[in-house]
Amino acid sequence: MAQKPSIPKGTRDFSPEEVNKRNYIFEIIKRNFVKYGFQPIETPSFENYETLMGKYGEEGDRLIFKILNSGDFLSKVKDDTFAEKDSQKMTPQIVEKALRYDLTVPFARYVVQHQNEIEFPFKRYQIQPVWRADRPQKGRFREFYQCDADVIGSESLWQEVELVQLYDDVFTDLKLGGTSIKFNNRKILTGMAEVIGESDKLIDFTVALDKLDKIGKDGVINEMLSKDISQEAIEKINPIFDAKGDNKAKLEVLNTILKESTIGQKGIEEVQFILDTLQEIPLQSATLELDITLARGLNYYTGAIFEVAAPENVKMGSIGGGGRYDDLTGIFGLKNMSGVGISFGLDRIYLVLEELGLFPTSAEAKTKIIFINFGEKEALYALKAITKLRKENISAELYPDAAKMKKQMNYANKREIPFVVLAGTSEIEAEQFTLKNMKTGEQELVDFEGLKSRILDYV
RNA sequence: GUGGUUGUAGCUCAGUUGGUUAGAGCGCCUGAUUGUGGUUCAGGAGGUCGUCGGUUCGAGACCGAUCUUCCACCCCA
Repeated sequence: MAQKPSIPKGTRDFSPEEVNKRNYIFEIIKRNFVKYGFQPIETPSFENYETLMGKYGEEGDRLIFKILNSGDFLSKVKDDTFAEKDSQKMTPQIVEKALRYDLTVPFARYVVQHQNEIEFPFKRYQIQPVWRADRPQKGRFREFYQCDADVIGSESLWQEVELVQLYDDVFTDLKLGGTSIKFNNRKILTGMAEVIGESDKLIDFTVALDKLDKIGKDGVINEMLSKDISQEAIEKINPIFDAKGDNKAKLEVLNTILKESTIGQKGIEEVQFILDTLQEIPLQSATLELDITLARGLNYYTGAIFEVAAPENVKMGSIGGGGRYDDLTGIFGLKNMSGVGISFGLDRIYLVLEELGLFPTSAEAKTKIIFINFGEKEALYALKAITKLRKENISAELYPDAAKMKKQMNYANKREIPFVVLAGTSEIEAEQFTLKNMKTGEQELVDFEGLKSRILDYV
């Protein structure tokens, strides 16, 4: 090899084994999406630059992969822009497409564009890769899959309840116990900012608050101070730093702090509703935890916010997230469309399942039987049997070349194919097959029905 | 975007203060065994030491740049 080929930073190739395991997760998620009445859509991998920019905050804009225009794009740049050598200023003049950053904004665009064909409330699911120009690290890639389910066109809180159930159903099916669905409400955070008189610094406030369990109370206070949030303001919400215990205890703290805030009270009501309902219909394997410091960066959320934490013994960022956004389609010109949705981070779920050894062996769909190729006549005899086996939905193969026996056996062994058929002149004459069980090494002479039943018994 | 870290055979890794022809295990290929794999034995192939440049009589080793790996920050699935 002159030069070893490679793939871009933060991207991966997937081996057959890995794809099988990924499909296992995809299928469980998809099955549950369908079970809850969501319908699939797909959108292009790249959107117009303008569609994506400004929807994810400043940080998000930086992480969007931009696609350079085709042709002699530099000649179209204005001379003064060119002379300035300012990449940010030049970008809009040389870029008009970008890879999608998530599935929610493309979905909003889709809804606006197809509003006349859509029956609202519209429940859609979407499983596609997204791209971020981030620096890779544990559980973080530049290309990864999101599995989203959103409902748009209804303000009903029953949707929030159902989405929590959906999370629980998926993690239960994956046998992934111990996940924690953390939730909060943006109205509560807005209320807090309002009560302390720092409404204009809502984003800075929530971003700092979100780090409580990571950098501690002092760390959060320092960050807030550095963002010009006053000492008195921080004092006022001091109780939330120490709010511990169950959901009920936390709600009490909130009730005290947000007494004066209409929006804050609304948030508490919403949280209360979700908690009360799920008290009546308990979850199976996940726990629902009110986390009053949970903020999430995306600034389009307006109501409920969700984030799913992997089981405690696994070091991994969130494996899912979501929330309510009252005005996502507003930026594309469709007002009064409230939506709520959740997302599963497939690649992180994969890492968690791998670490905990939770992939079933059946996640590896394999060939069950392979026929040794002894030559033209024998191969035809074999292929006739294989054709019939495949009609029975049994994965069967013919070794394509009349290679040495040793080589063919070796191939079967390496591929972990459980049965090998040897059918030469004598078997053909007797309309039989020599079936070898690769695990035990035993061989027996059987007819076609015998072949079929041995394999079906094995599975 | 900031800081650190990694790169030697297909894989996992040795390689002494800079000194002949860069090693091991596993894997791979061939044969023992032309209708029997996984075990055993014998033999064999495979490396511009990530890349480019510099220091030196001499660089896998030292220096610089760059790419890549992993990790932390920022942010996030």
